[in-house]
Amino acid sequence: MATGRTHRPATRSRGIPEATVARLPLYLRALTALSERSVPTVSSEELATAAGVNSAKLRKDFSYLGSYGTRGVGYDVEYLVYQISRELGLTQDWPVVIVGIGNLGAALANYGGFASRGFRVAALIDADPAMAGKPVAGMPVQHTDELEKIINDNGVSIGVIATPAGAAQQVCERLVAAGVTSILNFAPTVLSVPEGVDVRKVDLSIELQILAFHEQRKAGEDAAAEAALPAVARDDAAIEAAADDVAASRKGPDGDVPAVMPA
Amino acid sequence: MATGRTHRPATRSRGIPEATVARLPLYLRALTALSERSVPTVSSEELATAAGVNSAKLRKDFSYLGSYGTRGVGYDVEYLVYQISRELGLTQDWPVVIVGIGNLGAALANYGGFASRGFRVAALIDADPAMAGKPVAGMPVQHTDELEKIINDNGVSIGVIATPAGAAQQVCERLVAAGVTSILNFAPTVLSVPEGVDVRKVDLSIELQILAFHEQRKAGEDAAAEAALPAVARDDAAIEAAADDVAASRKGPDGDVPAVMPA
DNA sequence: TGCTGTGAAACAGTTCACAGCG
DNA sequence: CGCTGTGAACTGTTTCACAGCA
Repeated sequence: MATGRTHRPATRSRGIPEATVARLPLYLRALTALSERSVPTVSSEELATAAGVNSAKLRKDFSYLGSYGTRGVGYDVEYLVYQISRELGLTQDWPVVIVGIGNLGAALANYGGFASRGFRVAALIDADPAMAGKPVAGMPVQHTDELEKIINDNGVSIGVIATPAGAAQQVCERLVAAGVTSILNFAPTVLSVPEGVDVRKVDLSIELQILAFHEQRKAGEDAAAEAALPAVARDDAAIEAAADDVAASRKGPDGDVPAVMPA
Repeated sequence: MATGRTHRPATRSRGIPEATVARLPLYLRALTALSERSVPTVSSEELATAAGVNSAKLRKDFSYLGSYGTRGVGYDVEYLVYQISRELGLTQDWPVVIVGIGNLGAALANYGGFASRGFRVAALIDADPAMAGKPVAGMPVQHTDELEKIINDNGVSIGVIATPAGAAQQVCERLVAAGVTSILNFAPTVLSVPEGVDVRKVDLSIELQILAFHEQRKAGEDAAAEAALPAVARDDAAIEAAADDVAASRKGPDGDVPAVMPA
């Protein structure tokens, strides 16, 4: 996912699978909603539906945390909220800095969900001197020169990069050098970081491309179904059967690139 | 990931694994950069480094697309760009609508990478009548009332939801009813969609929580390493050996919750 | 009885390691 | 010789199905 070690190294630490960790926030959100409606207990089935997963997966996930349910009844909402929060480290306060206060950075700064769960925006940082001092989300933007000082003074260990792609790696290095060990990267670049630093990336354009892939496939299937075209390149049966031929014939360093589309 | 079917159903279509699809955009970006620098060929090793993956994985990924490389040489950059673009469906034009033109929606509208690869913002839609007509990213915001008409007139099949959480499900339903079959959801909600509609979600708060989890763990490890505590729960050997005991002892609806950290 | 917790099976994804081609 | 392409081993994840507890 990222350049360095995104997932924990060999160590495997304590045995909560990464896939489970990625779902805990989902459960937490659903539980928080239930908690606000003062629902006392919830079954794996109900909670799973609310979180958009299936109940077996949810139960398995929870089993990694311990046995927090009651057979024949379900889970105590408040108790689970606490346990998951603790597991995720949300019972403590995480100061974060946002670097790059353009459209996106401003959007992030204004994002409410940020503050809600243990995260606190410690500073907004931008390289543009004209931005310095300007208030965004009720907070003055600070200049990049202050970066190291800010990180240190606030004990920041999580940084959010919302700069243009060109600046991201450099900002990343300064963050890491200053002591940041977790980075959320919104810039469309692969960041390279030293061992021990976690990077997660959020990339709009990648998400769209994945959707386009599936969308194209749907269109292909529809066409095949409706028009009953003969041997479209996406046709399953044809591909399966001719896999080797395709592999062989598809070769060629340039010349024989199919006109535009496999027609 | 989403409520409905995020991954394709049983069909499995043609055999490109989902994990591979998710990496194709990464390769494409790296290749595009090489292409701009007029690099003619690239080895799996080089390209893998640029994309932030390992070379075996990259070769395996490409093997699903066909045999596009030359042994002893590497891959032809232009040719691969074309093949991956085609595979992702980026050789065609994808009109998208963005619904919810707040901070985030505006950021997305202004995001350049959007337009670059086959995606075209067909319309910006917002429920606030005061927004209607206001230009954002050189484009007038249109009112939600127009949603169905816009989708239809432009043949939009991909929608981006950047509304507040409360409005997301409703917007989603209108999009789907109007013919949208792929949705990129930025609202912190689980969307439920009918069979056949793909949803991908981007959720800042979830990403931060995952980082916090790892961050917390690091802090725990540091403490363990520095203080050289005896039988830390993080010790691999101990875990492996006592896995069952741990599972058993972890029980208890409240009382014996370990103090603060696995110490 | 109704639910959780969990082994065991099935599946998906990654890594290894090397055969084979240019 | 250097690199791709890929079976085979492995690791991680999901699903199944049911034993066992409240």
